[in-house]
Amino acid sequence: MYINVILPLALDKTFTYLVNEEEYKFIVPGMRVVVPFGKSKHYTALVVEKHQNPPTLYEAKEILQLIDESPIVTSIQIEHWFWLASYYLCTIGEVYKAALPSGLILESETILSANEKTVETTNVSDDQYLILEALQHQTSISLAEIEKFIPKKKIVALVQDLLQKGLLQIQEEVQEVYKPKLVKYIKLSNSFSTPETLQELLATLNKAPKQKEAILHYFQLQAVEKKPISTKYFLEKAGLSDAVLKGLLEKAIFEVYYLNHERIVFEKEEGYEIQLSEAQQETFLSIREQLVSHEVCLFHGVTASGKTEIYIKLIEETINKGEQVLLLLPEIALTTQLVQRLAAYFGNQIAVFHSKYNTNERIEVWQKLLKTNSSTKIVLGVRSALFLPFTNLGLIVVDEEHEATYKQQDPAPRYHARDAAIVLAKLHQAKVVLGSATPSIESYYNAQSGKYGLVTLTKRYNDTALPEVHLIDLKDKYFRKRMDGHFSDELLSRMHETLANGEQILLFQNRRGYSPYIECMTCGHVPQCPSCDVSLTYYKYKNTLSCHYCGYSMAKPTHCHQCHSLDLSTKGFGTEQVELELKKLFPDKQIARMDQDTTRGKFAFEKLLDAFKNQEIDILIGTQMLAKGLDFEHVTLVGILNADNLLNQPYYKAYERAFQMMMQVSGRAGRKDKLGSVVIQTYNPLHNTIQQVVNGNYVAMYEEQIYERRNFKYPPFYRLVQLKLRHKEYAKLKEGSMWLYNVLSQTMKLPILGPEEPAVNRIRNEYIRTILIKIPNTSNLSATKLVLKKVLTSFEAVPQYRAIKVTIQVDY
DNA sequence: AGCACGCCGACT
DNA sequence: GTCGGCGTGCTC
Repeated sequence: MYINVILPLALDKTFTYLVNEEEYKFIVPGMRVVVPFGKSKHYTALVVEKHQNPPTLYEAKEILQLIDESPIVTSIQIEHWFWLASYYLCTIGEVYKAALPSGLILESETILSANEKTVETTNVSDDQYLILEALQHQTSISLAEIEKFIPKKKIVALVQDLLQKGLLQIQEEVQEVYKPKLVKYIKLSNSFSTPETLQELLATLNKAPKQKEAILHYFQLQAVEKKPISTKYFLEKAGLSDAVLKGLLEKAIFEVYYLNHERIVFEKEEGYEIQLSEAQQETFLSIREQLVSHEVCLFHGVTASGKTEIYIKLIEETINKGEQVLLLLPEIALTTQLVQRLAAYFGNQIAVFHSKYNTNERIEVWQKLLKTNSSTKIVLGVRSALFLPFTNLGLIVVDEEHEATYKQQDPAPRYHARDAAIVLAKLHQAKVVLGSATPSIESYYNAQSGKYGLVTLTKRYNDTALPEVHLIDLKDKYFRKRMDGHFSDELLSRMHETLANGEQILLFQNRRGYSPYIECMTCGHVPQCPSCDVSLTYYKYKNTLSCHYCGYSMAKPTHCHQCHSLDLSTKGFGTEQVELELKKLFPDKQIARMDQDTTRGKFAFEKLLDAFKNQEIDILIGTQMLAKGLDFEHVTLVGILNADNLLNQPYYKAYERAFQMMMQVSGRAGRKDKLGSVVIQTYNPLHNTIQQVVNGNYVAMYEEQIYERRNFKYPPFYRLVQLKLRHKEYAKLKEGSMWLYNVLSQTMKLPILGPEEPAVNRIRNEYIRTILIKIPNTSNLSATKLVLKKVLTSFEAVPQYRAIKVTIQVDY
């Protein structure tokens, strides 16, 4: 008797293994087994099929061991994975590896370490004790090493058990473990819990009136809140200084303790009601109606229109039917507010699936969902949450569906979470709501053509007006000398006005560093990265030149390396330069910068956001990070310093992206009762896309872009498949890519572009070429993909070209 | 993907 | 005469 399994390797096939009758009876697809593979390796494989057809071409090996008592993967998931692999042209093994939390796929190389917090070693078997003992002498151990002293067959089960008991930990490549934010709380020391001791205490404090007052305040708060009292909240309410609390802590009257902020938020707030406005209620009803006749409904709601409340109502309705809900977000760390609101409403029915969660936490969510009558009904997560074992999904909400982060770029599977979600929903016969203030062209087209339902909400919540947009013509301003650095007189005067009102400013500049390159004024030489085809970005603060592609960095040269001239000049500008200019212009204001360089540390990002939210920062300057659904109450001015570099990208989605980016940052201005304004500085004030932003006219943008897409054969009329070829020898790559291009165009009879040298044609010493295949909607997609696969196989069969690495991006 | 096998150049 | 470079082919 045989089973077919998926291995966690980039291999396209399933593999057949031999099982005995007893195992055969027990095994259900979706269970994991440990199998030998190749000469010396063993892997955790997933059973997808069982049958009785002996393979003819080879002798099947026996499995080593069964891991699960019951399946940990559902049949719907397996079906979904196979769809992903075939659609996105990757191997089933790659999908399997990406789908399961790494802790569920133990392999020989998995490194284990002891959990330092535990010393308890009583209820473990002798063999398990041996493992723990080994870890007394070394900090970590791999499964392969354990094999040397414990029979192969038993290992995985033993280790799995130890992991479950929390005695072992898996060492992850990504060592950065997500630490939930800890909040400081205070409580009265236990020694004063009785009325008598308390009386006594108050009597002794007669000489310290402030401290006495603090204690009385504490009781008052406790009576009202019935919740832990955070230090910050306490001092704020009591109107007392740190010093008072410090005194009380020193006398051990109060004690400090810390709580994981996530856990508190998860508590349902009693009496937290959601009241939909009239416009919201109407929208909610039409979405519901659209979902009767459509699988997918696009919800186009302007920024700050209160999409969250509508989601909550939709979610509530679904879970009341006993079905599960998946809410996909582009990036959870950025949407804590949303998570908190949902948690306050739904309490512990919610599970969150973070990119920063470690394996153990991921496994926890996975297992929660597998339980038959689990309390978890709603999952909030990033794109990988799509792989969780849902059993009866009723609704998937994809928030900010236009976000590019939904498309996984680098390791395969290179999938788009929105599209994969729609397929998953179909398998569950569930409904999908796509929400965005600036929908992607593809989704809007699908809505226009009737494939999706469409619901539009144009009113902001509380009828707040949309911010007014002011365009600044940089050409004119420079000509008339009305510029101070990179700031026009108008932007500056608005900034002064905003700051005078005690409000905050967001500035947007889509470039990091001080300047994107430096140039010798004598010979025109521009320092380049030695291993990539890019100029080096100048960082004034660190006085270095760095490469944004490979991380190469060198000290800023004092003279030109080509002609020894001392006359070096910086060209262009980035966030660092803007920050320095701001510090000169507003010396008494707090200015901060948010980009990849300032948010590198563990919690730098959260800290910056918190500081800005608490109005400790007056002006925040940043890159596109700012555009992602953050909302701040006190921001009334948003400035885009140079809109042109958003527009001049060599990509067919450049204008769409520029529009979305500018609309999203603009949406940050003015919430609640404050009217916001947006200043856009540009050299092309008449550019269509900019005009569309000024008028907030999404439909105009859509119509212009859809016209272009139709004319130039781009999505949604054609599907794009991009092949990226890489090799360290320029000539070989050129030859190989030409070969591939020729064979493709001969066999496919489709528009094929290339082989093209991308704008950056060398990264980390590898040259790059791309070929773009355009597949019309009318032709058979899967047949075309099969042909493509065949051609690629024959490409690999050419000995000279075998070393050329090919990656495939579907729907690029 | 990972790994063993195998065939040619720089060293004891 | 051996160590080690990476080209080739296979893994149930």
